[in-house]
Amino acid sequence: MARPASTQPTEVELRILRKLWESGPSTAREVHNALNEDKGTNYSTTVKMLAVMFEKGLVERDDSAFPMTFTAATGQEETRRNVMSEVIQKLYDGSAKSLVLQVLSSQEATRADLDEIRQLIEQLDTRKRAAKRRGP
Amino acid sequence: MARPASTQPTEVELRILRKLWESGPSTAREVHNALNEDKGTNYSTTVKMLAVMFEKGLVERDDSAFPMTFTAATGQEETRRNVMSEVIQKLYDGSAKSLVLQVLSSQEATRADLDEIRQLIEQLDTRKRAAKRRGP
DNA sequence: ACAGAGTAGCGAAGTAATTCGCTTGTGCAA
DNA sequence: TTGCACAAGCGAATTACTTCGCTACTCTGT
Repeated sequence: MARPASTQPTEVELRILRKLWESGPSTAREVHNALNEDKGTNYSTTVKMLAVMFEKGLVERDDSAFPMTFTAATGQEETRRNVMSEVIQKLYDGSAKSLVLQVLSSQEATRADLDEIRQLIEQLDTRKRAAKRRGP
Repeated sequence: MARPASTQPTEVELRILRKLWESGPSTAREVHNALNEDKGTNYSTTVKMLAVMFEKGLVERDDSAFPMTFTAATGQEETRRNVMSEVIQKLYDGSAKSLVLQVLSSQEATRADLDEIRQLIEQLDTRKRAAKRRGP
């Protein structure tokens, strides 16, 4: 009778990861300061969080340095892919297309944004066409 | 010393909502059967979940019927928008564009999918152009 | 070498989410 | 109308997540 551990980083974990992605190796204090701009948590809390995340394998630790420094164990790209792939399953029945269509129509996007996206689509499309010609 | 309640539907809640979106008003038994194809939870659990969700306002209840039926309180569209807007904030620094670009390049999309997306972009683009002409 | 300031670790508390056993209620069929 | 099968509700147990108080440790400057 319980709750299964989440497969994705939690709320606070994600905030910490963001700081680490942005700044690279950081001390607990640095992470804490970054967090504390939003929330008003205690330094102990940050340290504990980092410890927990270390046990989970979410961050790496260099304790040869003093104060020791932490790094994200998985890159931002990979984490984004993981999270998105779960969201797509859970919320869009596995259809990335549905998600993209919905986000595009409900979120603000500038002309420039749309252009960029259009360009990417061209690229993907061309690549697909080429693949098709090479082999069925 | 605590954890704030999540603003978004949780794992199990989402599964239940999906069933309700798909089938409309359903009895606890129906919801349970749908859930049980994936997980092997007890009927009591489903009933409890529905009760909790009812208190949270996530589902509505018609108890004039017997057995009583449940409906999702918020539509699928709205829920998707909410969740996505949070994901975009937490994971993509508020940039819907980044998200779309990433999903398009990392998830499978068929030519047809890309076409559909391209069309939507044309539409949005045209609309924006028109708006611009009407007034700065 | 010592004091002061900041670092690291531990254990416990408190809330949320998920699960179920057990009790009570309801409707139908014999 | 009595009993059976299923519906609904309650409270408690269990795990995950987040938070912190307190203790012990490490540097640095005097």
